[in-house]
Amino acid sequence: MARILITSAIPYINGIKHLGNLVGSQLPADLYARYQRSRGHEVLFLCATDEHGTPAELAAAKAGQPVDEFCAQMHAVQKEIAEGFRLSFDHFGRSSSARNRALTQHFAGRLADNGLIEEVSERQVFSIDDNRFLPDRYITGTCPNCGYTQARGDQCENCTKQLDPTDLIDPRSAISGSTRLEVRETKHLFLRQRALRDRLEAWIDSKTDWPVLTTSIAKKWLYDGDGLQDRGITRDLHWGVPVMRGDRPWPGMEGKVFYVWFDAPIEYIACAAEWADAHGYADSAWERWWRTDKGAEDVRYVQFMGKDNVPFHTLSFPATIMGSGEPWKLVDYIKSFNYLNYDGGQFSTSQGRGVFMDQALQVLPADYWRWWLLSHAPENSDAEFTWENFQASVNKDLADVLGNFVSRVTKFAATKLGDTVPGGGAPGPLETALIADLGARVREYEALMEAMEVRKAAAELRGIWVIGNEYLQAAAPWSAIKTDPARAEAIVRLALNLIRVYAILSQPFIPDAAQAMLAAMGSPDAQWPDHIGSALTALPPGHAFTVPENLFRKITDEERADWQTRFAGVRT
RNA sequence: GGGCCUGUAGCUCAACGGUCAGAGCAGGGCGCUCAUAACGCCUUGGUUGGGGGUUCGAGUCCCUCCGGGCCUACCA
Repeated sequence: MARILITSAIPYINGIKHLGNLVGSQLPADLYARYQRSRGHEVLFLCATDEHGTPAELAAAKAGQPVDEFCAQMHAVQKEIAEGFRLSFDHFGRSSSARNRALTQHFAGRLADNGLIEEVSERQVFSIDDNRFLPDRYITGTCPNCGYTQARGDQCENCTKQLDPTDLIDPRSAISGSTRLEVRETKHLFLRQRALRDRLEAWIDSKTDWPVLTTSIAKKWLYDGDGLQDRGITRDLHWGVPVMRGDRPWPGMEGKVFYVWFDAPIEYIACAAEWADAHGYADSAWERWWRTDKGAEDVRYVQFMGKDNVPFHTLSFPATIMGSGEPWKLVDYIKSFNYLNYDGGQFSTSQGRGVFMDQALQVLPADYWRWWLLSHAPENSDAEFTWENFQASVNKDLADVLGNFVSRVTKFAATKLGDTVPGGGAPGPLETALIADLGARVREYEALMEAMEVRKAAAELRGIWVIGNEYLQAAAPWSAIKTDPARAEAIVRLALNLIRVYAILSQPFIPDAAQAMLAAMGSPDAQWPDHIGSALTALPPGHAFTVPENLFRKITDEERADWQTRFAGVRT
């Protein structure tokens, strides 16, 4: 039995995430976690909300709430939605937790002790009316290059020219519109990533099995221009982890907080501690997942994230861990995803474009979305969600291929042979062939799941469902029952067992339907079918089963058209 | 500007440099009647974005052009 630590990129707190966010990290992470658990491995699957930073402060202000209350409320909302999607986190933590505060300060102290922190004085724009320093992109003005009046302080979106906020003509705060801006001196801490560059490079180079998307982004940052840059890890904000050197004050840094991208990855560790706290476990319980000197040397750590998160997970966070000089677990595998687009454009949280997680669940149960999203995961390139494709895939794959299979088997069995597994007949050549075919396919499915080939695994699973229908067609119990009832009983016995096996195999993708199938088969036992032949005799003659409600309903053309219209515009 | 990814059948996607470029859906034909008008079998359909090159052999490697997307370090 292996021990597998799984983390999903932690969603930002400032709103409900859209389906693109979901499929890029939490959902495939859940797929993997569920699969590894069902294979009998010990899994710790962690996620949390990422709560610090300027956008959180602004979102709270907009909602008219203190930022801590806002975050607490949004955390609860995201937690509930995650449960709605059946995301099986062992713990859903908060980057604002006391555990993360202490760990973040601890890491900063260790880095400083090891000479990897540099204090740098910078000049930044301060908005007098907002009473805050403004990140470059929160300053707008007229582009000196093209005259565009809505240019941001980091880059003009119109002519794409890179800008410095002081380049802007008539600069103003993007938050309040105030023009009372001034440049002020401020001191910040920088993580000396340059000093760790060679170690990071060697480490990245050793990861030859990582997805191209992951390593190419990492190498771009390692080699681009002057190479890896030192990174500021503090900000002049009110909401965040206060800058401390371990448990001691940091002279000159009073009133400042750590940069959200410094504390957010540390939450992966802190979340494990939160998990232990929530269950009343000792520190050793979480340390055996994270400290290689305390039992984590045999842990395999896998991270899931969208491509925009890759630099922080391949460079910044590893630099933090390496630089600490302490035996923390480094990630073993990074599965990264491209973006999911929505009907010809991008999903957009800020513009409210696309389908958001709460809306999705109002329209259809989790399994429908899980199946479509995972079977179309943007692994090799950006993918696109359209309602036509969603309707076609869900109706065909779930309702027709799987749902109808369960329906036709259970209804035939119950109607013709009673409400228990029939005992007559014996397996023949068709059954032998099915078992051989299924066995080979399950082994392939296992290999794809192990490799996190999400789309291919979904296709293989679908193929596994299909052979059930092929078998029924060939065996034709509806004919056999007229001439050779014992033969029909043998067919039905196998088909009912097939439903149970399908439930187990399908559970990572569609957990609710899988549960319904197991319940209908009266089978609390969900042992992975290591041996197909014996797995297909798990339900013995005389075992009671029930006919379940249809597992999946079809999406009608009217519904599709309605949803298309409803989600075409901007979220209100 | 630089970097990376991407372009394959009407649609969504596969194909360690090596049979005739495959699969699902959609389309066409046949079969079945247990089932959610579901299922099964057969089948139409591609000058692999254009052009050049390397190679015994290129969807795959190189050059170039065209199109789409992402990143570019102070949003997270």
